[in-house]
Amino acid sequence: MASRDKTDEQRFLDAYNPQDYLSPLVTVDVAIFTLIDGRLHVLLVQRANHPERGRWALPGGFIDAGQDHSLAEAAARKLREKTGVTAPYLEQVCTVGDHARDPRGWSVTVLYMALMAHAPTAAFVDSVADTRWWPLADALAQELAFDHQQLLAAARQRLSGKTAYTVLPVHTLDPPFTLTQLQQAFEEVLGAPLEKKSFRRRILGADILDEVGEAPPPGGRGRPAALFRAKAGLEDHAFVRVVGEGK
Amino acid sequence: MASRDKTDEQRFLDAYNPQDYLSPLVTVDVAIFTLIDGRLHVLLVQRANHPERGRWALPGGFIDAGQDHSLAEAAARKLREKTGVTAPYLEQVCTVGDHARDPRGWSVTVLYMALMAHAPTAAFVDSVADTRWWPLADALAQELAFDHQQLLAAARQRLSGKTAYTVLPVHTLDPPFTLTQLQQAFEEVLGAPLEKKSFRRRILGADILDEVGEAPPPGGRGRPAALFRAKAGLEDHAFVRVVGEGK
DNA sequence: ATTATTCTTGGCGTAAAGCCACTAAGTTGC
DNA sequence: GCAACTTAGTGGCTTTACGCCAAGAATAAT
Repeated sequence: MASRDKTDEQRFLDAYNPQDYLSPLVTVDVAIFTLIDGRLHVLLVQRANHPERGRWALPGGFIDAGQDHSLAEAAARKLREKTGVTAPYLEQVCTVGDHARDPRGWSVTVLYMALMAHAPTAAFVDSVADTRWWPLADALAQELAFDHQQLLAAARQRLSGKTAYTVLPVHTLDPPFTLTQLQQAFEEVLGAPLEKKSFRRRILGADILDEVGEAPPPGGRGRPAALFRAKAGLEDHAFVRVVGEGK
Repeated sequence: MASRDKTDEQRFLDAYNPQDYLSPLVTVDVAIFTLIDGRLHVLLVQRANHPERGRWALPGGFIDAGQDHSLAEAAARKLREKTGVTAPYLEQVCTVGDHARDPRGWSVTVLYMALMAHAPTAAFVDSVADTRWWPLADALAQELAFDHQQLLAAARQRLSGKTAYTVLPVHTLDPPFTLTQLQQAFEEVLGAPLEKKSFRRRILGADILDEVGEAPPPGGRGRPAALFRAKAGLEDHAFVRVVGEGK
Protein backbone atom coordinates (compact mmCIF):
# COMPACT_ATOMS: atom_id res chain seq x y z
CA MET A 1 0.00 0.00 0.00
CA ALA A 2 2.78 2.34 0.92
CA SER A 3 4.71 1.26 -2.15
CA ARG A 4 1.58 1.46 -4.24
CA ASP A 5 1.17 5.00 -3.02
CA LYS A 6 4.78 5.60 -3.89
CA THR A 7 4.39 4.73 -7.52
CA ASP A 8 1.24 6.80 -7.53
CA GLU A 9 3.22 9.76 -6.27
CA GLN A 10 5.98 9.07 -8.76
CA ARG A 11 3.50 9.05 -11.60
CA PHE A 12 2.06 12.29 -10.34
CA LEU A 13 5.45 13.95 -10.18
CA ASP A 14 6.45 12.71 -13.61
CA ALA A 15 3.35 14.29 -15.06
CA TYR A 16 3.83 17.51 -13.15
CA ASN A 17 5.20 20.42 -15.11
CA PRO A 18 5.65 23.62 -13.11
CA GLN A 19 5.43 25.60 -16.31
CA ASP A 20 1.80 24.58 -16.67
CA TYR A 21 0.95 26.92 -13.83
CA LEU A 22 1.39 30.65 -13.69
CA SER A 23 3.49 31.41 -10.67
CA PRO A 24 4.31 34.88 -9.37
CA LEU A 25 7.70 36.34 -10.19
CA VAL A 26 10.10 35.90 -7.29
CA THR A 27 12.96 38.25 -6.51
CA VAL A 28 15.35 38.89 -3.67
CA ASP A 29 16.31 42.42 -2.66
CA VAL A 30 18.99 43.47 -0.23
CA ALA A 31 19.31 46.66 1.77
CA ILE A 32 22.99 46.91 2.60
CA PHE A 33 23.90 49.41 5.28
CA THR A 34 27.26 50.71 6.33
CA LEU A 35 28.83 53.65 8.12
CA ILE A 36 30.87 56.11 6.11
CA ASP A 37 32.49 58.81 8.22
CA GLY A 38 30.09 57.90 10.95
CA ARG A 39 26.98 58.38 8.86
CA LEU A 40 24.61 55.62 7.83
CA HIS A 41 24.64 54.84 4.12
CA VAL A 42 22.79 52.38 1.93
CA LEU A 43 23.92 50.82 -1.32
CA LEU A 44 21.72 51.51 -4.34
CA VAL A 45 22.06 50.58 -8.00
CA GLN A 46 20.72 52.48 -10.95
CA ARG A 47 18.53 50.36 -13.18
CA ALA A 48 19.85 49.99 -16.71
CA ASN A 49 16.84 48.15 -18.12
CA HIS A 50 13.11 48.34 -18.22
CA PRO A 51 11.03 48.56 -16.21
CA GLU A 52 11.86 51.59 -14.07
CA ARG A 53 14.92 52.31 -16.19
CA GLY A 54 17.09 55.04 -14.73
CA ARG A 55 15.62 54.83 -11.24
CA TRP A 56 17.72 53.89 -8.25
CA ALA A 57 16.86 50.61 -6.60
CA LEU A 58 17.97 48.14 -3.98
CA PRO A 59 20.36 45.56 -5.38
CA GLY A 60 18.55 42.34 -6.11
CA GLY A 61 16.93 40.33 -8.80
CA PHE A 62 15.32 37.10 -9.80
CA ILE A 63 16.03 33.81 -8.16
CA ASP A 64 18.25 31.73 -10.38
CA ALA A 65 16.86 28.24 -9.92
CA GLY A 66 19.97 26.77 -11.44
CA GLN A 67 22.47 28.70 -9.40
CA ASP A 68 20.82 29.32 -6.06
CA HIS A 69 20.12 26.58 -3.59
CA SER A 70 18.14 28.68 -1.16
CA LEU A 71 16.77 32.16 -0.62
CA ALA A 72 19.55 33.13 1.76
CA GLU A 73 22.13 31.98 -0.76
CA ALA A 74 20.45 33.99 -3.46
CA ALA A 75 20.59 37.08 -1.26
CA ALA A 76 24.23 36.42 -0.44
CA ARG A 77 24.98 36.08 -4.12
CA LYS A 78 23.35 39.41 -4.99
CA LEU A 79 25.32 41.03 -2.22
CA ARG A 80 28.56 39.45 -3.34
CA GLU A 81 28.02 40.47 -6.93
CA LYS A 82 27.52 44.08 -5.91
CA THR A 83 30.12 44.49 -3.21
CA GLY A 84 32.64 41.69 -3.63
CA VAL A 85 32.09 40.90 0.01
CA THR A 86 30.68 37.75 1.54
CA ALA A 87 27.88 38.69 3.87
CA PRO A 88 29.24 39.73 7.25
CA TYR A 89 25.68 39.94 8.47
CA LEU A 90 22.57 39.05 6.57
CA GLU A 91 19.06 38.85 7.92
CA GLN A 92 15.69 38.30 6.33
CA VAL A 93 13.36 41.21 6.97
CA CYS A 94 10.05 40.45 5.33
CA THR A 95 8.37 39.47 2.10
CA VAL A 96 5.99 41.60 0.12
CA GLY A 97 3.97 40.50 -2.82
CA ASP A 98 0.97 41.70 -4.72
CA HIS A 99 -0.41 42.16 -8.19
CA ALA A 100 0.59 45.78 -8.63
CA ARG A 101 4.12 46.32 -7.41
CA ASP A 102 5.72 45.24 -10.67
CA PRO A 103 4.22 46.03 -14.07
CA ARG A 104 5.33 42.64 -15.30
CA GLY A 105 2.74 40.91 -13.14
CA TRP A 106 2.06 39.41 -9.73
CA SER A 107 5.41 39.55 -8.02
CA VAL A 108 6.92 38.62 -4.71
CA THR A 109 10.14 39.90 -3.24
CA VAL A 110 11.98 38.64 -0.22
CA LEU A 111 13.75 41.51 1.48
CA TYR A 112 17.04 41.04 3.28
CA MET A 113 19.05 43.47 5.36
CA ALA A 114 22.83 43.35 5.41
CA LEU A 115 25.44 45.16 7.45
CA MET A 116 29.08 45.63 6.59
CA ALA A 117 32.08 47.73 7.49
CA HIS A 118 32.93 50.24 4.81
CA ALA A 119 36.35 49.66 3.37
CA PRO A 120 37.44 53.13 2.21
CA THR A 121 40.28 51.77 0.10
CA ALA A 122 38.27 49.16 -1.75
CA ALA A 123 37.37 50.47 -5.17
CA PHE A 124 34.95 47.71 -6.08
CA VAL A 125 31.86 49.74 -5.85
CA ASP A 126 32.51 53.42 -5.62
CA SER A 127 34.06 53.38 -9.05
CA VAL A 128 31.14 51.85 -10.86
CA ALA A 129 29.04 54.68 -12.16
CA ASP A 130 25.67 53.15 -11.48
CA THR A 131 26.28 51.75 -8.04
CA ARG A 132 26.59 54.16 -5.14
CA TRP A 133 26.51 54.45 -1.40
CA TRP A 134 23.76 56.93 -0.54
CA PRO A 135 23.37 58.76 2.73
CA LEU A 136 20.27 57.14 4.16
CA ALA A 137 18.21 60.30 4.36
CA ASP A 138 18.87 61.09 0.70
CA ALA A 139 17.99 57.56 -0.32
CA LEU A 140 14.73 57.66 1.59
CA ALA A 141 13.84 61.08 0.26
CA GLN A 142 13.97 60.22 -3.41
CA GLU A 143 11.63 58.13 -5.48
CA LEU A 144 13.07 54.67 -5.89
CA ALA A 145 12.12 51.95 -8.34
CA PHE A 146 9.03 49.85 -7.67
CA ASP A 147 8.16 49.86 -3.96
CA HIS A 148 11.79 49.99 -2.90
CA GLN A 149 11.19 53.11 -0.88
CA GLN A 150 8.92 51.13 1.41
CA LEU A 151 11.29 48.18 1.41
CA LEU A 152 14.15 50.43 2.40
CA ALA A 153 12.05 51.97 5.15
CA ALA A 154 11.16 48.51 6.44
CA ALA A 155 14.79 47.43 6.51
CA ARG A 156 15.78 50.65 8.23
CA GLN A 157 13.13 50.12 10.86
CA ARG A 158 14.25 46.58 11.49
CA LEU A 159 17.78 47.87 11.91
CA SER A 160 16.95 50.47 14.53
CA GLY A 161 14.36 48.29 16.19
CA LYS A 162 16.77 45.46 16.70
CA THR A 163 19.60 47.76 17.69
CA ALA A 164 17.63 48.61 20.81
CA TYR A 165 18.08 45.13 22.27
CA THR A 166 21.02 43.56 20.43
CA VAL A 167 24.49 44.58 19.27
CA LEU A 168 23.72 44.72 15.58
CA PRO A 169 25.82 47.83 14.86
CA VAL A 170 29.07 45.96 15.60
CA HIS A 171 28.79 44.66 12.08
CA THR A 172 29.27 48.14 10.69
CA LEU A 173 32.70 48.38 12.31
CA ASP A 174 36.02 46.97 11.29
CA PRO A 175 37.67 45.24 14.24
CA PRO A 176 39.29 46.15 16.44
CA PHE A 177 37.19 49.08 17.57
CA THR A 178 36.77 51.18 20.68
CA LEU A 179 33.69 51.38 22.83
CA THR A 180 33.27 55.01 21.85
CA GLN A 181 33.20 54.05 18.19
CA LEU A 182 30.64 51.38 18.95
CA GLN A 183 28.52 53.83 20.89
CA GLN A 184 28.66 56.32 18.02
CA ALA A 185 27.53 53.59 15.65
CA PHE A 186 24.58 52.84 17.94
CA GLU A 187 23.73 56.52 18.16
CA GLU A 188 23.78 56.96 14.42
CA VAL A 189 21.55 53.95 13.90
CA LEU A 190 19.14 54.91 16.64
CA GLY A 191 19.20 58.58 15.74
CA ALA A 192 19.57 59.55 19.39
CA PRO A 193 22.39 60.02 21.90
CA LEU A 194 23.06 57.35 24.51
CA GLU A 195 24.40 57.57 28.04
CA LYS A 196 28.06 56.64 28.11
CA LYS A 197 28.02 54.86 31.43
CA SER A 198 24.87 52.88 30.74
CA PHE A 199 26.13 51.87 27.35
CA ARG A 200 29.46 50.62 28.60
CA ARG A 201 27.93 48.77 31.53
CA ARG A 202 25.50 47.08 29.24
CA ILE A 203 27.95 46.03 26.57
CA LEU A 204 30.77 44.99 28.87
CA GLY A 205 28.41 43.21 31.24
CA ALA A 206 27.08 41.11 28.39
CA ASP A 207 30.46 39.48 27.88
CA ILE A 208 30.28 39.54 24.11
CA LEU A 209 33.48 41.42 23.33
CA ASP A 210 37.13 40.44 23.67
CA GLU A 211 39.58 43.10 24.69
CA VAL A 212 42.53 43.02 22.32
CA GLY A 213 44.84 45.76 23.51
CA GLU A 214 44.68 49.49 23.48
CA ALA A 215 45.49 52.31 21.13
CA PRO A 216 45.42 56.09 20.92
CA PRO A 217 41.88 57.29 20.31
CA PRO A 218 40.85 57.81 16.72
CA GLY A 219 41.78 61.45 16.19
CA GLY A 220 45.08 61.16 17.98
CA ARG A 221 44.37 63.41 20.96
CA GLY A 222 43.33 62.12 24.34
CA ARG A 223 43.67 59.12 26.54
CA PRO A 224 44.24 55.80 24.75
CA ALA A 225 41.19 53.60 24.39
CA ALA A 226 40.77 49.88 24.91
CA LEU A 227 40.26 47.96 21.70
CA PHE A 228 37.68 45.23 21.30
CA ARG A 229 36.69 42.53 18.92
CA ALA A 230 33.31 40.78 18.71
CA LYS A 231 33.13 37.30 20.14
CA ALA A 232 31.71 34.57 17.95
CA GLY A 233 27.98 34.16 18.19
CA LEU A 234 27.19 37.63 19.48
CA GLU A 235 24.42 38.06 16.95
CA ASP A 236 22.36 35.78 19.15
CA HIS A 237 22.70 37.97 22.20
CA ALA A 238 19.53 39.72 23.25
CA PHE A 239 19.32 42.07 26.20
CA VAL A 240 16.30 41.74 28.45
CA ARG A 241 15.80 45.45 28.34
CA VAL A 242 15.74 48.09 25.67
CA VAL A 243 18.32 50.88 25.59
CA GLY A 244 17.71 54.59 25.11
CA GLU A 245 14.37 54.96 26.82
CA GLY A 246 15.40 57.68 29.23
CA LYS A 247 14.38 61.27 28.78
CA MET B 1 12.52 62.04 -23.91
CA ALA B 2 10.45 61.00 -21.00
CA SER B 3 7.61 60.11 -23.31
CA ARG B 4 10.01 58.41 -25.68
CA ASP B 5 11.18 56.33 -22.75
CA LYS B 6 7.58 55.67 -21.95
CA THR B 7 6.79 54.11 -25.29
CA ASP B 8 10.00 52.16 -24.99
CA GLU B 9 8.84 50.81 -21.68
CA GLN B 10 5.40 50.10 -23.07
CA ARG B 11 6.90 48.15 -25.91
CA PHE B 12 9.04 46.21 -23.46
CA LEU B 13 6.06 45.36 -21.31
CA ASP B 14 3.95 44.34 -24.25
CA ALA B 15 6.62 41.92 -25.32
CA TYR B 16 7.11 40.58 -21.82
CA ASN B 17 5.54 37.24 -21.05
CA PRO B 18 6.07 35.98 -17.52
CA GLN B 19 5.52 32.45 -18.73
CA ASP B 20 8.73 32.65 -20.72
CA TYR B 21 10.66 32.42 -17.46
CA LEU B 22 10.69 29.62 -14.95
CA SER B 23 9.71 31.08 -11.64
CA PRO B 24 9.71 29.23 -8.32
CA LEU B 25 6.40 27.95 -7.00
CA VAL B 26 4.97 30.32 -4.42
CA THR B 27 2.74 29.26 -1.56
CA VAL B 28 1.41 30.76 1.64
CA ASP B 29 1.16 28.68 4.80
CA VAL B 30 -0.53 29.66 8.03
CA ALA B 31 0.09 28.39 11.54
CA ILE B 32 -3.13 29.14 13.40
CA PHE B 33 -2.92 28.89 17.16
CA THR B 34 -5.66 28.92 19.72
CA LEU B 35 -6.31 27.89 23.29
CA ILE B 36 -8.65 24.99 23.93
CA ASP B 37 -9.28 24.34 27.61
CA GLY B 38 -6.25 26.43 28.33
CA ARG B 39 -3.91 24.41 26.16
CA LEU B 40 -2.22 25.65 23.01
CA HIS B 41 -3.47 24.01 19.83
CA VAL B 42 -2.62 24.39 16.17
CA LEU B 43 -4.83 23.78 13.17
CA LEU B 44 -3.60 21.15 10.70
CA VAL B 45 -5.15 19.70 7.57
CA GLN B 46 -4.60 16.28 6.14
CA ARG B 47 -3.41 16.33 2.56
CA ALA B 48 -5.78 14.65 0.12
CA ASN B 49 -3.52 14.89 -2.92
CA HIS B 50 0.00 14.24 -4.00
CA PRO B 51 2.60 15.05 -3.03
CA GLU B 52 2.77 14.06 0.64
CA ARG B 53 -0.71 12.56 0.45
CA GLY B 54 -2.06 11.54 3.84
CA ARG B 55 0.37 13.65 5.83
CA TRP B 56 -0.80 16.44 8.08
CA ALA B 57 0.22 19.93 7.04
CA LEU B 58 -0.27 23.59 7.81
CA PRO B 59 -3.21 25.05 5.92
CA GLY B 60 -2.02 26.92 2.90
CA GLY B 61 -1.50 26.67 -0.79
CA PHE B 62 -0.61 28.42 -3.97
CA ILE B 63 -1.15 32.07 -4.56
CA ASP B 64 -4.17 32.60 -6.75
CA ALA B 65 -3.09 35.46 -8.97
CA GLY B 66 -6.66 36.04 -10.03
CA GLN B 67 -8.18 36.03 -6.59
CA ASP B 68 -5.50 37.38 -4.27
CA HIS B 69 -4.39 40.98 -4.37
CA SER B 70 -1.54 40.58 -1.91
CA LEU B 71 0.28 38.03 0.20
CA ALA B 72 -1.51 39.04 3.38
CA GLU B 73 -4.83 38.69 1.61
CA ALA B 74 -3.88 35.26 0.35
CA ALA B 75 -3.02 34.21 3.88
CA ALA B 76 -6.28 35.65 5.18
CA ARG B 77 -8.15 33.74 2.50
CA LYS B 78 -6.53 30.43 3.42
CA LEU B 79 -7.38 31.10 7.02
CA ARG B 80 -10.96 32.02 6.20
CA GLU B 81 -11.46 28.96 4.04
CA LYS B 82 -10.32 26.69 6.84
CA THR B 83 -11.91 28.35 9.83
CA GLY B 84 -14.68 30.57 8.57
CA VAL B 85 -13.12 33.36 10.56
CA THR B 86 -11.58 36.58 9.34
CA ALA B 87 -8.11 36.92 10.78
CA PRO B 88 -8.26 38.36 14.29
CA TYR B 89 -4.50 38.50 14.27
CA LEU B 90 -2.24 37.67 11.39
CA GLU B 91 1.49 38.22 11.22
CA GLN B 92 4.11 37.31 8.71
CA VAL B 93 6.79 35.14 10.25
CA CYS B 94 9.35 34.35 7.58
CA THR B 95 9.85 33.01 4.11
CA VAL B 96 11.71 29.87 3.23
CA GLY B 97 12.63 28.75 -0.23
CA ASP B 98 15.04 26.32 -1.79
CA HIS B 99 15.30 23.72 -4.49
CA ALA B 100 14.60 20.71 -2.29
CA ARG B 101 11.68 21.42 0.02
CA ASP B 102 9.06 20.45 -2.55
CA PRO B 103 9.52 17.60 -5.03
CA ARG B 104 7.71 19.64 -7.66
CA GLY B 105 10.65 22.04 -7.92
CA TRP B 106 12.20 25.21 -6.53
CA SER B 107 9.56 26.49 -4.15
CA VAL B 108 9.06 29.41 -1.83
CA THR B 109 6.58 29.62 0.99
CA VAL B 110 5.64 32.66 3.00
CA LEU B 111 4.77 31.62 6.53
CA TYR B 112 2.16 33.46 8.56
CA MET B 113 1.13 33.04 12.14
CA ALA B 114 -2.44 33.62 13.25
CA LEU B 115 -4.10 33.75 16.63
CA MET B 116 -7.76 33.30 17.38
CA ALA B 117 -10.12 32.57 20.21
CA HIS B 118 -11.53 29.09 20.02
CA ALA B 119 -15.27 29.05 19.71
CA PRO B 120 -16.30 25.78 21.31
CA THR B 121 -19.78 25.86 19.76
CA ALA B 122 -18.68 26.55 16.20
CA ALA B 123 -18.74 23.31 14.29
CA PHE B 124 -16.96 24.60 11.21
CA VAL B 125 -13.75 22.80 11.71
CA ASP B 126 -13.98 20.14 14.36
CA SER B 127 -16.51 18.29 12.25
CA VAL B 128 -14.46 18.05 9.12
CA ALA B 129 -12.60 14.78 9.21
CA ASP B 130 -9.37 16.00 7.68
CA THR B 131 -9.03 19.28 9.51
CA ARG B 132 -8.21 19.16 13.20
CA TRP B 133 -6.95 21.19 16.10
CA TRP B 134 -3.86 19.42 17.42
CA PRO B 135 -2.31 19.93 20.83
CA LEU B 136 0.90 21.70 19.95
CA ALA B 137 3.21 19.09 21.41
CA ASP B 138 1.52 16.33 19.40
CA ALA B 139 1.71 18.40 16.23
CA LEU B 140 5.39 19.07 16.71
CA ALA B 141 6.16 15.47 17.56
CA GLN B 142 4.84 13.96 14.36
CA GLU B 143 6.22 14.07 10.88
CA LEU B 144 4.41 16.72 8.90
CA ALA B 145 4.31 17.28 5.16
CA PHE B 146 7.24 18.99 3.45
CA ASP B 147 9.20 21.11 5.93
CA HIS B 148 6.11 22.07 7.85
CA GLN B 149 7.58 20.75 11.07
CA GLN B 150 10.24 23.44 10.86
CA LEU B 151 7.72 26.03 9.78
CA LEU B 152 5.52 25.20 12.73
CA ALA B 153 8.50 25.39 15.06
CA ALA B 154 9.42 28.79 13.63
CA ALA B 155 5.89 30.12 14.12
CA ARG B 156 5.78 28.73 17.63
CA GLN B 157 9.07 30.40 18.45
CA ARG B 158 7.86 33.71 17.09
CA LEU B 159 4.78 33.39 19.25
CA SER B 160 6.62 32.80 22.51
CA GLY B 161 9.40 35.20 21.63
CA LYS B 162 7.02 38.04 20.99
CA THR B 163 4.85 37.18 23.96
CA ALA B 164 7.78 38.12 26.18
CA TYR B 165 7.52 41.80 25.24
CA THR B 166 4.03 42.30 23.83
CA VAL B 167 0.46 41.25 24.64
CA LEU B 168 0.05 38.81 21.78
CA PRO B 169 -1.90 36.20 23.77
CA VAL B 170 -4.88 38.54 24.16
CA HIS B 171 -5.85 37.39 20.70
CA THR B 172 -6.43 33.88 21.96
CA LEU B 173 -9.15 35.10 24.31
CA ASP B 174 -12.74 36.01 23.70
CA PRO B 175 -13.50 39.39 25.25
CA PRO B 176 -14.26 40.22 27.90
CA PHE B 177 -11.68 38.33 29.90
CA THR B 178 -10.13 38.52 33.35
CA LEU B 179 -6.51 39.26 34.12
CA THR B 180 -6.11 35.76 35.51
CA GLN B 181 -7.28 34.28 32.22
CA LEU B 182 -4.86 36.49 30.37
CA GLN B 183 -2.03 35.48 32.66
CA GLN B 184 -2.86 31.82 32.13
CA ALA B 185 -2.76 32.37 28.38
CA PHE B 186 0.67 33.95 28.73
CA GLU B 187 1.88 31.09 30.89
CA GLU B 188 0.69 28.48 28.44
CA VAL B 189 2.37 30.25 25.55
CA LEU B 190 5.60 30.85 27.43
CA GLY B 191 5.60 27.45 29.05
CA ALA B 192 6.46 28.93 32.42
CA PRO B 193 4.62 30.45 35.39
CA LEU B 194 4.59 34.21 35.84
CA GLU B 195 4.44 36.36 38.94
CA LYS B 196 0.94 37.61 39.51
CA LYS B 197 1.84 41.02 40.82
CA SER B 198 4.42 41.74 38.15
CA PHE B 199 2.09 40.63 35.44
CA ARG B 200 -0.78 42.81 36.59
CA ARG B 201 1.43 45.85 37.13
CA ARG B 202 2.85 45.44 33.69
CA ILE B 203 -0.40 44.97 31.84
CA LEU B 204 -2.41 47.57 33.72
CA GLY B 205 0.41 50.08 33.65
CA ALA B 206 0.59 49.83 29.89
CA ASP B 207 -2.90 51.27 29.51
CA ILE B 208 -3.91 48.91 26.75
CA LEU B 209 -7.02 47.36 28.30
CA ASP B 210 -10.42 48.82 29.03
CA GLU B 211 -12.19 47.67 32.15
CA VAL B 212 -15.74 46.70 31.24
CA GLY B 213 -17.31 45.57 34.48
CA GLU B 214 -16.85 42.60 36.71
CA ALA B 215 -18.12 39.07 36.96
CA PRO B 216 -17.81 35.96 39.10
CA PRO B 217 -14.56 34.19 38.37
CA PRO B 218 -14.67 31.42 35.79
CA GLY B 219 -15.39 28.40 37.97
CA GLY B 220 -17.99 30.16 40.07
CA ARG B 221 -16.19 30.19 43.39
CA GLY B 222 -14.25 33.14 44.71
CA ARG B 223 -14.15 36.89 44.54
CA PRO B 224 -15.51 38.41 41.37
CA ALA B 225 -12.92 39.47 38.83
CA ALA B 226 -12.66 42.64 36.81
CA LEU B 227 -13.37 42.13 33.13
CA PHE B 228 -11.28 43.70 30.39
CA ARG B 229 -11.33 44.25 26.70
CA ALA B 230 -8.36 45.04 24.49
CA LYS B 231 -8.03 48.63 23.34
CA ALA B 232 -7.60 49.26 19.65
CA GLY B 233 -4.02 49.23 18.48
CA LEU B 234 -2.60 47.20 21.33
CA GLU B 235 -0.73 44.95 18.92
CA ASP B 236 1.72 47.79 18.52
CA HIS B 237 2.55 47.99 22.19
CA ALA B 238 6.03 46.84 23.13
CA PHE B 239 7.32 46.72 26.68
CA VAL B 240 10.82 47.97 27.30
CA ARG B 241 11.61 44.88 29.27
CA VAL B 242 11.09 41.18 28.83
CA VAL B 243 8.87 39.30 31.24
CA GLY B 244 9.62 36.04 33.05
CA GLU B 245 13.36 36.43 33.49
CA GLY B 246 13.38 35.96 37.22
CA LYS B 247 14.73 32.88 38.93
C1' DA C 1 -20.62 31.93 61.04
C1' DT C 2 -16.72 29.43 59.23
C1' DT C 3 -14.00 27.86 55.59
C1' DA C 4 -12.45 27.56 50.97
C1' DT C 5 -11.49 29.91 46.83
C1' DT C 6 -10.23 33.42 43.95
C1' DC C 7 -9.18 38.23 42.98
C1' DT C 8 -6.57 42.30 44.39
C1' DT C 9 -3.11 45.02 46.68
C1' DG C 10 1.00 46.43 49.85
C1' DG C 11 5.64 46.50 50.72
C1' DC C 12 10.23 45.46 50.12
C1' DG C 13 14.29 43.56 47.51
C1' DT C 14 16.96 43.64 43.24
C1' DA C 15 18.58 44.27 38.40
C1' DA C 16 19.66 47.42 35.12
C1' DA C 17 19.22 51.87 33.10
C1' DG C 18 19.66 57.22 33.63
C1' DC C 19 22.35 60.98 35.17
C1' DC C 20 26.21 63.77 36.19
C1' DA C 21 30.44 64.76 37.94
C1' DC C 22 34.97 63.33 38.71
C1' DT C 23 39.41 60.98 37.71
C1' DA C 24 42.93 59.08 34.23
C1' DA C 25 46.00 59.36 30.52
C1' DG C 26 47.30 60.97 26.70
C1' DT C 27 48.54 65.47 23.04
C1' DT C 28 49.30 70.43 21.97
C1' DG C 29 51.05 74.95 22.81
C1' DC C 30 53.78 78.00 25.38
C1' DG D 1 58.38 71.54 32.13
C1' DC D 2 53.70 73.00 32.78
C1' DA D 3 49.11 74.52 31.91
C1' DA D 4 45.24 73.68 28.77
C1' DC D 5 42.77 70.70 26.12
C1' DT D 6 40.86 66.23 24.66
C1' DT D 7 39.20 61.78 24.96
C1' DA D 8 38.58 57.37 27.93
C1' DG D 9 36.90 55.40 31.87
C1' DT D 10 34.66 55.19 36.79
C1' DG D 11 31.94 56.42 41.21
C1' DG D 12 27.84 56.98 43.17
C1' DC D 13 23.23 58.15 43.46
C1' DT D 14 18.42 58.12 41.28
C1' DT D 15 14.75 55.88 38.78
C1' DT D 16 12.20 52.21 36.65
C1' DA D 17 10.26 47.93 36.48
C1' DC D 18 10.27 43.29 37.71
C1' DG D 19 10.49 39.31 41.58
C1' DC D 20 8.69 37.73 45.69
C1' DC D 21 5.78 36.91 49.51
C1' DA D 22 2.08 37.80 52.23
C1' DA D 23 -1.96 40.30 53.69
C1' DG D 24 -6.65 41.80 52.60
C1' DA D 25 -11.31 41.61 50.13
C1' DA D 26 -15.31 39.49 48.09
C1' DT D 27 -17.83 35.72 46.97
C1' DA D 28 -19.75 30.44 47.24
C1' DA D 29 -20.03 26.10 49.74
C1' DT D 30 -20.60 23.96 54.29
